[in-house]
Amino acid sequence: MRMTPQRKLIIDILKSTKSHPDALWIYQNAIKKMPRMGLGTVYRTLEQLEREGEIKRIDFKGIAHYDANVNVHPHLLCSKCGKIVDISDSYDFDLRNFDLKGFKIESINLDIIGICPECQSKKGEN
Amino acid sequence: MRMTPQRKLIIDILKSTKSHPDALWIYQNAIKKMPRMGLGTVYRTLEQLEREGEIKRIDFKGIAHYDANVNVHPHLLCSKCGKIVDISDSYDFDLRNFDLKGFKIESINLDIIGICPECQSKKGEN
DNA sequence: GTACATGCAAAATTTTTGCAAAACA
DNA sequence: TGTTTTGCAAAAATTTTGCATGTAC
Repeated sequence: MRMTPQRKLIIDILKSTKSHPDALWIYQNAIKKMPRMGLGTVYRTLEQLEREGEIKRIDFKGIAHYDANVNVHPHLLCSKCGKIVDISDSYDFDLRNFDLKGFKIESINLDIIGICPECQSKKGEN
Repeated sequence: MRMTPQRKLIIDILKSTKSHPDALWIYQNAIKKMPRMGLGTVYRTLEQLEREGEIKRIDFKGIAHYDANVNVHPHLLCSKCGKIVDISDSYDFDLRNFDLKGFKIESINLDIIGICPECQSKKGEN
């Protein structure tokens, strides 16, 4: 995989945010600097980066979000607004306690799902 | 929410399998017993059951899977074929170690992602 | 009768793909 | 030149929604 300007921009955008963005958000930010970039390029690049272990994918509410921090670390996810927040930068989850049934492990997602403070105060809107 | 025949059937199907099926699989099995059931009903019912805490949703590879076991328990997920396998029926994940940032916790997903033994032996196909 | 749930089809959303043109080695 | 990547548009896949009809209390 070549390091193209498109790929570099996508990595930069992901590394510069802690918001765990989805492909559309990355695309919308990317075209501010490269107006002709296509959404397909964003999807293809994110998929490649994930396969290479450069970034981590978080599936939530039917949308793929991406994280430049590939350490194992737990996330808080809001089931109302879909927001994803880091709890810490790393967490030691000891796989030796488990029977991994022959799986070759690639990554671990620790997702703690709940309602964020903002959505708790907006109760009337539901 | 009323306990309709459709809802009962969907719960029965989900409780009778350990395969963590998606909406389409549940629908295809449901119409064997209720041929006129609509896919929309399956989606609506699964969403309601999840909101009520009766079942658990697992987002993986862009598809929503469902689990009748609502205990916190880790899953093995195959990044090639999408298969989801239980490691154990329950696991004590102690939230007291974390700063939950005001989130009201609803559920926890422990997802261990890797390549299953079957897909490891099918290397040529990629 | 009223309120809620369903079936069906259409629409919306997210993601993938085909292909010609462009960029790079 | 040959290979890889991009942009663009179309298509695919999954999920949601509107609405008329049906069902239950």
